[in-house]
Amino acid sequence: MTIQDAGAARPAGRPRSEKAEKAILEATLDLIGEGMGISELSIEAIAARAGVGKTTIYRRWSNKEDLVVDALATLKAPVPPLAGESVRDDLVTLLDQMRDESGHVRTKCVMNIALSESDRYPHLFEKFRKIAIEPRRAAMRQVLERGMASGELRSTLEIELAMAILTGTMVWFTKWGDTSDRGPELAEGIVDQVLAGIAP
Amino acid sequence: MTIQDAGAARPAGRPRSEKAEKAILEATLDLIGEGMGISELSIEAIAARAGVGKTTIYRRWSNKEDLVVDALATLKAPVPPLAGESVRDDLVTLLDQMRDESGHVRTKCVMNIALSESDRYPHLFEKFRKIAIEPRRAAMRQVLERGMASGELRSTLEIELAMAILTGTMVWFTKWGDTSDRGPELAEGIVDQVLAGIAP
DNA sequence: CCGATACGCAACGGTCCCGTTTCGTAAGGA
DNA sequence: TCCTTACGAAACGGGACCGTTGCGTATCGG
Repeated sequence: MTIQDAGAARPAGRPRSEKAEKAILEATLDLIGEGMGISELSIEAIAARAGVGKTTIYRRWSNKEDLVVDALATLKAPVPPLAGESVRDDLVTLLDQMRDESGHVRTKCVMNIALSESDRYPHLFEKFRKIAIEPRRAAMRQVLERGMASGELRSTLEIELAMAILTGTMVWFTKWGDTSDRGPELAEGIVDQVLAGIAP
Repeated sequence: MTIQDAGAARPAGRPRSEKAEKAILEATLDLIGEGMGISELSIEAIAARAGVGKTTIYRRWSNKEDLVVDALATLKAPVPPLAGESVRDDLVTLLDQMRDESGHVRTKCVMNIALSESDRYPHLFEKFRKIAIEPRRAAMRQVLERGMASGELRSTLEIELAMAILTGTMVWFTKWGDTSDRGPELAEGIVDQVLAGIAP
């Protein structure tokens, strides 16, 4: 206090390694992406994968859940740019992005957590929903509302239901669908079918 | 061989306790239904829950996966009786059964396995798909085909896609949907929306 | 240079579960 | 009765992680 107290307010001693921190979060996401459940995730395994001592992890996070939360927080939800001309095309873009990402390791993190551990780690899931789910939901909701205003969609549409149909269907396909029909035309097929309905 | 070899061909010694076997399978399903993942499931915990010695389990199953397979095999997929008059009503019946079951413990077994461990235990998942998924799929497929023949549905309908839409949407709702709209009318809402399409 | 803190590493005692073995007892057939 | 197998319970040595501690070294501010 006598000398200076500039914004940084750096504590004495060697500063924590940002590289180590990054490696830890990276390793955590990698292990989750490889199909490891949260409960099987061990600090020792993370430390080994990150090339880091266990101490370095415990110094930063007091428990596993906090670490996983921070790791998930580094995941962005890259909502694709939407042309904004046709509601149908924008929906296809949104769904196709889901399909496209379903092959990525990081997306598997997301899916594994969301699908399996949502009720066992509610706090974690809540955090995760905010950063990964809500942005996409908001984008889709906006498109649907635009469609209702423009007349491209029924004005009486229940938005929540429509979102569940579109999202649920794509998730179902990426998880259990035949791998052969995973092309970009899958999103088109879903959207067109949902738009038109299956009744004649 | 010298004496008799009747159908039973009972081996010498005390016969295995059917009660113990049942208790083991029951305990296994209970633990899974309580949210325990396959990998966290321990033989010791199963034995304790079933009130049985570990020996009794190891005598019957050489590994955990075999035990879980047998446990899942005891789960029926009770396809509800379908009125068979209206395709729309039959689809509602099928979906509503999914919603109704989603609260049961045994159904949570099913969901937990299917959602989280499908790629980590493919052999197990395959067995499980046969006994729990396929019967429902077959029933729904039959209804859809009937609808296409009767003209209640488009004759050009892609059946796989339609099934994914209906099933995926209901699964999505049971897992993440607002609990307030979980009434029996949810199935009606989904089916009607999918039938009519969301476009005007 | 000095004090403080972080680093990677190795080791600790403790807990949980593994799969096996041993025990005394129970329940069938010959 | 005798033989065989199954039973529940307890104990075994072994392995994986836990969260903590101590070590020698590295990196900051003063």
